Parts: sequence; C-alpha cells; structure tokens
Amino acid sequence: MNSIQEELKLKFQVAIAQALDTEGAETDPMLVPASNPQFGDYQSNVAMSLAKKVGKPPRAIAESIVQHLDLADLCEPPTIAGPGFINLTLKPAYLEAQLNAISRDDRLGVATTKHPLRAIVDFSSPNIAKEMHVGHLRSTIIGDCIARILEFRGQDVLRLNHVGDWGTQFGMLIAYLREKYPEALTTRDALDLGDLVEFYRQAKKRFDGDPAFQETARLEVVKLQSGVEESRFAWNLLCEQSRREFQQIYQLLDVRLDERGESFYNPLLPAVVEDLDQAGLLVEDAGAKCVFLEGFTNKAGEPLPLIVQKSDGGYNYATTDLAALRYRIQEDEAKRIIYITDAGQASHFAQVFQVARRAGWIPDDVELVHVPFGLVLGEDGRKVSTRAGESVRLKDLLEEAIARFRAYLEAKCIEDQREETAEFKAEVSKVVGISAVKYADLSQNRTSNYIFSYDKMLAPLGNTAPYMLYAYARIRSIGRKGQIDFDRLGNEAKVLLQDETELNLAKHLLQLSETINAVETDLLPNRLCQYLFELSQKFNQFYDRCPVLEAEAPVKTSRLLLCDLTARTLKLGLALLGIPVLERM
RNA sequence: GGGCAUGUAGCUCAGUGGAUAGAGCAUCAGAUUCCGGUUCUGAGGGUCGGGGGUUCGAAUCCCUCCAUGCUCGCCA
Repeated sequence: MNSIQEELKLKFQVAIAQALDTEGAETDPMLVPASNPQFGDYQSNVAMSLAKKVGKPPRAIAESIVQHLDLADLCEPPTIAGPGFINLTLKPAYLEAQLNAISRDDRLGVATTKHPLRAIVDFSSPNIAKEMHVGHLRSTIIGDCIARILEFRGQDVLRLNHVGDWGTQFGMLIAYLREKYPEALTTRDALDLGDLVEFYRQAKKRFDGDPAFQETARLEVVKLQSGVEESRFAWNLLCEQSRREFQQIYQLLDVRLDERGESFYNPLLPAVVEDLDQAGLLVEDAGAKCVFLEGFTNKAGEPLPLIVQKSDGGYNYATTDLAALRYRIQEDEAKRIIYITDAGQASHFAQVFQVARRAGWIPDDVELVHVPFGLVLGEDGRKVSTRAGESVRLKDLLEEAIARFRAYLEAKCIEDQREETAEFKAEVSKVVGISAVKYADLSQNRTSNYIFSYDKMLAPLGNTAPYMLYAYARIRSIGRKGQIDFDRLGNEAKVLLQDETELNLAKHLLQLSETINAVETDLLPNRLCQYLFELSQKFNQFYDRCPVLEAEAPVKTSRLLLCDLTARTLKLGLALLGIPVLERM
C-alpha cells in the first residue's frame, strides 16, 4: 500500500507529463504536506519551478496541470493560490477508507521495502577494560533506533559492536598488571571492573611518562598479536569480564548487538597496507607508511597523511577501519554501511572513506554514511562529569533516572491516594526512567550538542517520554473502563469522520508511513518523535471534544477505532525508538 | 592558521528553496456536570548571529565577517 503522499505524487507525475506534453520526463512534483492547514492537506510547488523552463506564467502551468489531474477519488477539486501553489484537500470518504484499511494491518500501512539490502549499523563500541560511560549513550541509543527502523522496513540489518579490544592500550594494561597484580592475568574475576578501570588509568599515566614502560607495553602487544598463549589467555579474561558488564547495560536498555571487535580484523591488516601499496597510494614518511590525503592539510598547509602503519610496524585504527570496510563489503556484502559516532570523528571517517575510494574498494552501489552526533552536556552547558571530573558511568546515569521517577511516582501515589504494589512501582519506574533518557536523546536533531537534564526528560508535560507513555496508558484505560475488546470490534466496524478533531487525527494517523520512510532515508529519529508527539496532541484534542464511551452506536464504534489506531500507532512508533509501552502507570 | 559543526522566542529546540518562521517549557488569561486536569482554548513574546549575493521566492543555497564547540602525522 502506497502512502498518500506517494499516491498523489504518481498522479501528479502523470498530469505534469500530459500538461507539458513531455515524454514521461521525470519532474519531481514537489509535493509536500501543506505549510498551513488553511491551505488544505498537501500542496505542490512544481508550477513555480517550471515557469522559467517552460516559459509560461506559473499560474497558467498550474491550471494546465490541474486540468489533467485525476484525483476525484482522493481529493476535493484542487485550488490554485498565490503565485501558483496547487492546494489539495483530502476527501473524508477517502480518509475513512484508508483508515479502515490500515486498521486491519499489523504494520499500520507501513510497507516493507521491495528491495531488501544488507545494511550494517556500527554503533555503541565501548572499550574493553573500561566502563561504559556517558560518551557511549548517544551512539547506543541512536544506533539501536536506526537499526530498528531499517529492520522494520525489511532491510537485512547487521548490528555490529566494534568494541575496542585490541591495540596499544592492551599491551599497556597487561604490562602494568603483570607488574602490579599478576593474578588478574591468570584468574577469572580477580579484580572487579572498577579496579580494572583504575589500573588502566594508572597504566596510561605510566605509559605517557616512562619510555622504558612504553617499550615493555609494546612487547606485550607483539606477544598478543603473535598469539602467545599466556597473553591470549589474559586478554580473553579481560574481554569476558567486560563483556558481561556491557551486557548488563544492553539488557537494561533492551539493545541487541553482535560483537565484532577490532581484534577480529587483525589478520586482515597486512593486506590492507600491501594493497594500498599495489594501488600506488602508499608513501613512507618519517618511518611511517601512509597515504597522503586530498583536501586535508596540516598547520603549515602541507597535505596530511593517513597513517596505516606506524614506524614501529604496528597498525592503528585507520588500518582497522579500512580492513573492516573491506570485510563488510566483500564478506558481508553490505550495501549501506552506517557508522554512529560522535561528530568529532567526522574527519577521521572522511579520510578513511577517501582512501578506500581512491584504492577502488568502494563499488558504486555501496553507500558509506557517517551519522554524527553532538556531545552530551550538563545543565551548565559543559561536558557532563562527576565532581572528580571524570565521565559519568552509564549505569549510574540510568539508575539515577529510574530513581528520580520512582520518587515522583511514590509522591504521586500518596497524593492521589492510590495503592500500588512495590513491584508495580519498580517496573513502571524502570520503564519510564530508561525511556526518558532514550526519548530525550532521540527527540532532538542529533547533529547539535544536547543538554542532559533529568528534570526536563522526566517531566510529565511536553515532548517527553512520560507524556507519550501517559497518552498511551490513558487510551488503554478507556478500553478497561468500557470493557472494550479492541480486537473484537469486528471487520464491519467503520471509521466515520465528522468532527474537525477527528479529521485532524485521521490525517495524522495516515502519515506514519511517510514519516518512517523519511527517517529511513535521513536517519533522523527526531522526526519520528515529532510525529508521535503531534499524534498525542491531536488525540488529546479529539478526546477533549468527542465523548467516546457515551456516544451512540455507529459513532461510538468509530471513535473506539480511532482510539485503538492511535494506541497502536503510539505503540509501534515508540517500539521503533526502543521504548516499550505501559498499560497503566 | 586549516577543516568541520553550531548560532532561530526568556529557556530547550523543530523547521536544509515556497505562502503570515513553528512547538514544548516558563509567563498571563480563560474552559470544565470530564471516558485518568499529566487535559483543552487563547494571549504576549522573533531584525532566524551581522553584512553582501543568487532566485519569481532564502532561516534554508553561495561569499564574507563575528561568536561558541570539536578537530588537525604515528591514541581510538
């Protein structure tokens, strides 16, 4: 089933071709939702853009297009306004028929893609032997949401966790532990993760100021990379421990990921360098093997290199990213590779992509996308950190959100004289707390920095998770109150649109499909949040104006259907954001 | 110094070529015999950072300047 917008586009393409007497020339009808409800539901701006090309006044072109338009089933007669806008208003009967159709569809009219493609979403990517902190929050939440949307559209999605489990840092840590706490290298869980993190910090400090230790660390890396058993064993212990810790967070967030860390690509690194050499791109400079970049310069204005092999023979993250890119194209056969990392890495990816392209590794049908996002800032507008100046642990941050909602809920229950079990309150607080953190992040355009505020994200008013979840729970309570079984309204139940608020709600319900398609293309989850927020607003307006349970027979059924469709749309939309719904809260 | 991003209402932000620039919060004023008032209606509040340009039309594209942030050869 096509979205309404697509349906209209097709009709316009036909009309434009006839009006201009062109051979099916691909003219974009510039069909968009009306900028203002007073102009109707959709508008086409195509006449103005054609004026110069065709050499006729835009209004005349608009008239000619309108004459060839065959929209009688969908719209009231189109009108032409201003310089040549073509305004369309959908017919209630058409809206009713569309609603009746989607209400019988589990996907609510959202089609699956006709050409499923393998897509990779690379997100989260914490480092082994470190705790997940606030810096991993956005990648994890945004990545999961994008993966869910692609999956729902029927794409073949690989969710990859490119964990930092390799490289210099490991040599450093193992060398340090060997000296200070050797049991950690041979015994499972000899240290808890917090201590491990502390050791890591000390190791880094030592590494930065002690050349002899740097050499020791380097030798550890060599041992590890050449597969010395004792080193591999220690490395495995550390990885396993971290993995269990990460898993707790992913479980709390309900995020699924396949781990494929940097170490996975280790055997493929030499070939990357060799092949760059073969391609004639490799240059040795100051002992390092690199590719000089186009369009990137250093402070002196000289071309900047991308180093793929260090002067000590070791590889770095650019090499790993290049190897991963090749593997994903050749072995995974991915057609769309999406990296969810902070905006600070934009130039790194631009550089890696450039080198891969120049080496001829990127076929034309493969799309590489870096999806950047801004920093998480505290309410003072500076980077969030603990009093000690360290980044906040993700676990603490999530638990704080849950605890704060719990406190609010307890107080609210007392105020309303509601008796709820401890279990209920714990479950609701967990769902709302986590959802609030997710929604706050997803609801704004990811490219800018974002100010993290518990008070704002947990507010029961405004564009927040609690508000959305409440709207859902409120609808469900109508069903309970009226003892309605929404699944048994029956196939003969029909939507009838009379009140203005019913029409507005209906039109919005029918835009789910185009909203999801837009997010699939632009990878901007805030558009879906915006859609859902507007949906709940329109529902509230309808609900305020139109009694449901007290209405009489066919109207009552119709309104129940609108309630049910709204609830199902909220549930589906929130699920795509990674947010579950609550029947009661 | 170079690159990239950001700059829109008091605050947090939508809006990447279309009509009179929108929403939430906050502020103020109203409604309610109510199916969960966590509601609804309305008001005030903007030289879209400044300036120039392209266009029938610019918050949106180009140039320039200003402010803030991130980043710039062997960490990831």
